[in-house]
Amino acid sequence: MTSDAPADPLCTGLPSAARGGPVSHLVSRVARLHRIAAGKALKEAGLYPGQELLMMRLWDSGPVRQSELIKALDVDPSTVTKMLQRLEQAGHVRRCPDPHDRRAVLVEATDESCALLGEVEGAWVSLEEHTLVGLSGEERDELVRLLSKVEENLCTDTANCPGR
Amino acid sequence: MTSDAPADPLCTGLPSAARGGPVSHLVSRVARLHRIAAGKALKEAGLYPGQELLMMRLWDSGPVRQSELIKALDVDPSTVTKMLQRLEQAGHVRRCPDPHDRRAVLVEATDESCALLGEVEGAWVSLEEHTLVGLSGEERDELVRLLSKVEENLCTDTANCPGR
DNA sequence: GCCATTAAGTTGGTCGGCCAAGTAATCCGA
DNA sequence: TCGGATTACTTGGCCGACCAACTTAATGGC
Repeated sequence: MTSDAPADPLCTGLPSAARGGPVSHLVSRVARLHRIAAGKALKEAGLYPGQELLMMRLWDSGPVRQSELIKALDVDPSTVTKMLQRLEQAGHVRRCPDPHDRRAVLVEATDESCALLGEVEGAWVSLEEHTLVGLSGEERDELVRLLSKVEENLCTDTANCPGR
Repeated sequence: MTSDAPADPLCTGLPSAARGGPVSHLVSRVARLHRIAAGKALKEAGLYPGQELLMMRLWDSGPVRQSELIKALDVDPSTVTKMLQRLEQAGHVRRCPDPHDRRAVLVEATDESCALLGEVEGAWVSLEEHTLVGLSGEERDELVRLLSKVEENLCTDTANCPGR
């Protein structure tokens, strides 16, 4: 406290206008922290958070059309395009035109990338564990249940969900 | 996997390498959907998701140093710099040098921006409600409790949390 | 008083992610 | 058969968010 009282600093809790949305606030915050943690866990695999999910799909499926990937990840097509460009340049992914449909592109994980599978899997396990430290089995189940409900709610927004 | 069979498309569930991290998967997904919903809710206020939290702090506190804002939002300084540049250009924010410390910058919400307060507050309330449709009061409390625990876990990562 | 430290912001670059708009190929109905 | 949907991507632009490196200003020990 100095001379002329420099105005109360920002209170450490929620901003008052956010009082009406404590869960929203938590979701943003948790998501950001989680992403940072994911980034650290994936760093040594040479992947950025987000890319691992794309690679996982690829590892599961083998060569697949880009449109399938887009549907599975449920993200914007342009996002996938750009991610793939980077992943290709990094040597994690190979792309070639689909002979049966000249519009389409077939995507495939490279052999080298497959070596990362175990590493990434491990990163996810430890990320998950780190996220859930101190939560009992029931609590974890409950969290999954509640988040799934929330997911469903957010899906039925103004119609922008995958298959549903 | 048969030779020429069109290959099973990506299964609709979790990628197998992500089985070890169901919560992580849900967190990413929920966060993204939530952000999209927030974007829609904030659109007519002329704000992008993320900016509203900064503005809320500003509306709460009055003129404040940028460093306080950084601490309160717990976000990278450069992120705040860029957000403020955009918010300033949009007329939501005013910045001036701190007379007491020539390194520092004082930030303040403009009068026009204050007109948005109610709108943003409402957007948050309806976003929250939309997020939590179908959850009972107890479930909501439980979700907050569990997410708070997760938040704390993710904070104690490799030391990168606000005050704690 | 002076110089090394630390604090406060900024710049530049990278990523995921969105949207809007555009191109190219396939499909489908008249 | 032919021309209007529809599908499949791509490009460009913008935003939040991170990190690394840099400048400028205040501080603290000697």
